[in-house]
Amino acid sequence: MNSLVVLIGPTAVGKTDTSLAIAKHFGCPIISADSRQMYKGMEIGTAMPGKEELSQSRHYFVANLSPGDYYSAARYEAEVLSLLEEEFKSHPTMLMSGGSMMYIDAVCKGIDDIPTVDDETRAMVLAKYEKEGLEQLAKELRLLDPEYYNEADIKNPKRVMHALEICYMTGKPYSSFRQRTAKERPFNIIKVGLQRRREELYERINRRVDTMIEQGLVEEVKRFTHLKSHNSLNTVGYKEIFKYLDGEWTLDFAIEKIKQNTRIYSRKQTTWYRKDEDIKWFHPSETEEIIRYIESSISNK
RNA sequence: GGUACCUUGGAUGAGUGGCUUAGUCAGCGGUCUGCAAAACCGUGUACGGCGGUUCGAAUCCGCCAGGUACCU
Repeated sequence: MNSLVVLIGPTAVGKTDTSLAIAKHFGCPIISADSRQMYKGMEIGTAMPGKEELSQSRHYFVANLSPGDYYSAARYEAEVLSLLEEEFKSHPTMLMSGGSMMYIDAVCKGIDDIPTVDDETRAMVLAKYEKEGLEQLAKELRLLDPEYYNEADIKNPKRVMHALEICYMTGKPYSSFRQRTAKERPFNIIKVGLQRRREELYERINRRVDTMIEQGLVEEVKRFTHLKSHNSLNTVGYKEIFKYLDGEWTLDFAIEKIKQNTRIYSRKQTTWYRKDEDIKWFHPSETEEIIRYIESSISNK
């Protein structure tokens, strides 16, 4: 059976180098699972693999979107699945690498088949939220979908709005679409996690942010001023520089906040990893061991 | 040397006698099925020191220490 190796790890842990080593060993392309490196022009702020690295292996889902494009985990699932089907013909072992856990879970476990919300409904619900407030939306959700209302994170505007969008658009309760069962995949999944001691990771984060500034992060962000409100730019490294450009923060303060928010982000990622018991953990320096582990996992299946 | 003001949890900052000791940020923990590097949730008994007044003080009084401003 074919195998998909999934390389996971918090931001700045060193996934790129390890992914190149694995890809080289198996002679396979790399499927990036990073929700921000997908956007063109955000090379510096998202620590996208550089030209040199990109030339070593074929990379998918890197700089393939514009920051204004709509995207979602469900689309990612569908696109990766069809790509895998194609690639497995010539590469029995494939590699996916990245830190966006929702995207990774979408590929590994699947996402329920919920209709994509059209632009009109999206705009309508957003306007309603801005005009009437979260509580009013929650009230409506309680009427339209009491089941979801009872289990949902009712204080989270994004969740409430999405549920309502589905209710309005389909005329059916959001919960009726939620199967919440993991899908079977026609390939093995081998999860490899990269981790470092927290202080070590934080040092790397701090250093990486300084490097980004030296490389011209401020200039990169400036080019996106007109797209500031898009979610793709609501990202660590960009939102802080926007505050600097707006004169709200000094550059030094913005840099400190980027470091801090990146640290927070790395912790959030770690929280997600904790509940996934399928991940086998390594230090990034253990390339040999990682490859040996993957080899043995493949032959055992 | 004199006068005035200030001193609250890692940071900031309310609270001027009791009604469980605000809030924000960070830190730490968590949620996660459609923009997820997003969004949201949980978690902190601190009041400069000593003594006094009082049934009761972070809150009033005195002294001490540290700080700020002005005066000689």
